[in-house]
Amino acid sequence: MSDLTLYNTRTRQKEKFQAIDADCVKMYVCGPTVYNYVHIGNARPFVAFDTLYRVLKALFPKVVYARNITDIDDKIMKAAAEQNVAIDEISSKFTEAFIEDMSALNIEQPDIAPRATDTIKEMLDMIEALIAQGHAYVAEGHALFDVKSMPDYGKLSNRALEDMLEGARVEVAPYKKYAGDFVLWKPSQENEPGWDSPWGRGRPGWHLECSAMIAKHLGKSIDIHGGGRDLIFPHHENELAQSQCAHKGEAFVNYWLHNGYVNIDGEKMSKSLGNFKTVRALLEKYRGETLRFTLLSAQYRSDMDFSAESIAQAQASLDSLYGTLRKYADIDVDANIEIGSEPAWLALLDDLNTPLAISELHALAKTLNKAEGDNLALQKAKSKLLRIGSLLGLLQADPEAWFTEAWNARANSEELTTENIEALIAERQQAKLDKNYARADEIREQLKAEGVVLEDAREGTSWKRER
RNA sequence: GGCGCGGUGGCAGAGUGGUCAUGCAGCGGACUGCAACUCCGUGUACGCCGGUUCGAUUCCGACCCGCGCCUCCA
Repeated sequence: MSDLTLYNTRTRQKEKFQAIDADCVKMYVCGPTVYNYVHIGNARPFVAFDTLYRVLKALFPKVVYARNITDIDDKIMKAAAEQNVAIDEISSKFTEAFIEDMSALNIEQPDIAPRATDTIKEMLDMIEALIAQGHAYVAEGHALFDVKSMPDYGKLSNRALEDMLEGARVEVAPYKKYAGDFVLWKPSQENEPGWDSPWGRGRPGWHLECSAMIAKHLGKSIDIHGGGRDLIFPHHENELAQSQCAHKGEAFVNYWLHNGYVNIDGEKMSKSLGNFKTVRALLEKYRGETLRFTLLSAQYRSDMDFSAESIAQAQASLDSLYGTLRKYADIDVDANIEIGSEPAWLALLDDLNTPLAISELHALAKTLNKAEGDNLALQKAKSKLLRIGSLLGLLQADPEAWFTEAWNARANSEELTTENIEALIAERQQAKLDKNYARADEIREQLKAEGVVLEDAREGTSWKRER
């Protein structure tokens, strides 16, 4: 089996992946802050790293994947205040929605999904350790990380401290010893959520929870840490600083992985542009698997454009692949098929080259379509197609259902039930036998107008819904 | 100002020092009662200018253009 290669932000190059412990690989990905529905840009890292999780599980006997839920944060507090509801109400509502959205995108549950509010004690312990070792200080109810106490600070994001401060857009709080210092703990007002601490009642700073959760659930050193590119600085830089300093310099993360942005119709998603696309809204119009395919159609590190056009292309590709699987529905599958030398597998091992892997899915489908009669070849190609598909989180649905199930609200709301469609198809079949082609064509046209396309074959007529 | 990313055919998107990406769309053909599916064929694509080279989209240098981060962010 070949080697997995990953682009490491820390070293700014592709590296061969070597696990700290080949018996148990540890991976952490920054999860959502649950104050709103996740948008398609949030979903990209979850899809990309879910794919990596699947590949890792194919390579190693055990993989522990943790993805947190940030359920205490000023954005949640703001949303709660605006809607005049309890903070828990916001965080539990959107946590639930998040889990549903992830499931719709065929994203597997991580092994651990820790919540920030369950990790407060570990955070406090970490702050105490940092203070004890001279890496943090207390000022006006805040605990702050002293970035000048860490010589390597800025190395992950490749920045010099002074350069960062020059472009700073935020005013420096007066209690900071140095402008670059960041908050570990901040005081809460009476009406704000808070926990008691040696420095007064307060709540954690943004970066601390990830450090504490990793230490608690995965250990001091982990193999892989992933997230969006925008997290490199300050979030991951600060996480790294906290963890490494709290653990006396022990290496924190070996491979830092970051995905590129999702743009909408060529523009960055932003609320002011009004082009914010939540997964939830997209799911009303498109299937989760189609959205997942769209996200995987570009390599995870590059920026990508998300548009009606790119979704339509994904849909067309999936229809083509499922069409092949439908055609060969009765061919047996060997679940243990060897794929070690398959181009698609090698593509995935090369820093998750999903677009290349997808092109190989098409090649396998073509092999299937051309292998007519050769049962062994059919079985092998289909098994490989499904196996590679499963690594990508694609093609695992029932092919017949893919085409016929009324998967969106529009199809559901119509009279066009599967029974009605099939009754019309039966009527058309009889019309054809009677050589009443006028009636047969009329039925075809009528169904087409309703978004149902018929495909005649020697074995009978199959059909699909187009919307 | 600092750091970084990218410009590939109509669109999306891989890749490579010299014969092929792939998908969608288009065109021609086979198949089909019609159609769809599928198959076969089909495109002077690599931002611009130099350099290295027998040969550059690929390596080197300059330039142009677009984008991101610099303490809210996937």
